[in-house]
Amino acid sequence: MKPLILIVDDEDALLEIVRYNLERAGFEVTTTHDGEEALTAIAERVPDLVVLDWMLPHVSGIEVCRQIRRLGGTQAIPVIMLTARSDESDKVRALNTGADDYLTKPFSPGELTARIQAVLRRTRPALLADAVRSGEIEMDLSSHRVFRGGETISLRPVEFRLLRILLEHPGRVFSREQLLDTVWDRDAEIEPRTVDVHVRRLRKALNAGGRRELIRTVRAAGYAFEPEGVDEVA
Amino acid sequence: MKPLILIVDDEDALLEIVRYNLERAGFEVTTTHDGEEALTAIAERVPDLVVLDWMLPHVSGIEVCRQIRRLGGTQAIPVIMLTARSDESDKVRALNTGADDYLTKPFSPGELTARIQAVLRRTRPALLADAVRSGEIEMDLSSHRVFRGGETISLRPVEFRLLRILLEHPGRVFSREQLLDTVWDRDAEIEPRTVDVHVRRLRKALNAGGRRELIRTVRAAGYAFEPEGVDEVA
DNA sequence: CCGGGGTGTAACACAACGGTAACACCGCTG
DNA sequence: CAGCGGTGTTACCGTTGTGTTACACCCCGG
Repeated sequence: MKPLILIVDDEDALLEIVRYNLERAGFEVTTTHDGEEALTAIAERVPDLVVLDWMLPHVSGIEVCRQIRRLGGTQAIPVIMLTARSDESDKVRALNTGADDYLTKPFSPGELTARIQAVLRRTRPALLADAVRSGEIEMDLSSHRVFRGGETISLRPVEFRLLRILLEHPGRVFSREQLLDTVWDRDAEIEPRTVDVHVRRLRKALNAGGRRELIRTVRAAGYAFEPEGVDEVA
Repeated sequence: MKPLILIVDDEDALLEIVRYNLERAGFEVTTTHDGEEALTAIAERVPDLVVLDWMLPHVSGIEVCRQIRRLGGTQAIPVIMLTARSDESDKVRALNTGADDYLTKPFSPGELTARIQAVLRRTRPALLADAVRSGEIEMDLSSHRVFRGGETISLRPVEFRLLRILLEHPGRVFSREQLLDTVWDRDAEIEPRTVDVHVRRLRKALNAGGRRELIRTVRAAGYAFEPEGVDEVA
């Protein structure tokens, strides 16, 4: 389950850039344009972290932050504030209000991602301890590293995502279409046979040095990850 | 224990097509024509997933989605939205409202089925617990494996589908024509005798090692699966 | 006990499917 | 702008699966 981040800002452009980057970094993202919407959104589904613009229409960021701290069940939500200027007094006020961190505009999307991860690591380490493991394969999602029995395996981005899907459901057979849907962008129109090619590349990387095959081909059905290795001989 | 799907759309034609396909895919289906009916239906019996048209009379799809998310006991129901155009902003809004996936009209029934399964797999894996069992035979549909008394049986695609049909209705006799209709593509023109050949191949695989026959031949009628084995002597 | 529809079986041709390598392209970076 | 790594597509090939057919066999009724 991806951590859910709520971004509150009145600039659509900023929202979209940030959304794009956070989703790429493995977060789920909701956005609202002002403080009221934000509180409604929080009431509907409590996010794991809130990014709040300081200057908001109707209700100020600070006020929203206070509300969050006051409501039941939401006091513990980490908040990161976005301020327009690097004024020291703003920083102090932000942190006094209960914000966990702050960032001055303009900032790079990567910077925000980094701060979010830092805050979450401090407050909810479990959320980021993103590792998938099955059999002798271990994937560390945050550092994007893959190990087979301790040894590092280097994978390209597509192979990484592909392995992740397979690994998350050991034994389950995925059709090429399912894989295209989950590993690739929806509405990306890719040839089903392309999946084969990536499976091959993934296998090549995983089995380097003549190790046991871990990906089972199911004729006319698809591919599956087998933690214990694929039966070779009949 | 079929998963219950609620479809909300004002077009009867669409409802019927979708219903037909979903029922064939093993779902139970309820339909309503507008948002109010939908909420009533949900109150009466909570479905496992809702498919919502974006444009509905009286209450919009988005609003229905919000209501669902607000009510007690229904927040977790996955929702798939149907939108008329492939407008990016609609997609964003749909997902923001709490939809789990979306589909742009027109779509093929198979596409919807696939998305429903994908969403359920993600949110309620247990619902799709794909296993068919009868007597000493067990088929795990998700991993595409077949066991007889614990031992793995390897089957080819056609044999797999054939066994599945027989297994799902133990004791029932299927004519060659029925089997051709269900196991093969609808408009595939196959010789009825071909069924015999596949039954033989299936038997051979199932009975490897001199085990009891499980498929009964009914003269002038067809074949049936017998969980307890076929009586050899009269 | 003979005959005929119905089924079991093996053999064969070919169609389908997946593995693989080669290539073109694209976006980056130096 | 050349080089490079990553990605998607395609074509080829071997393997495996599938449909058809021919023939043997069996059961059952005349």
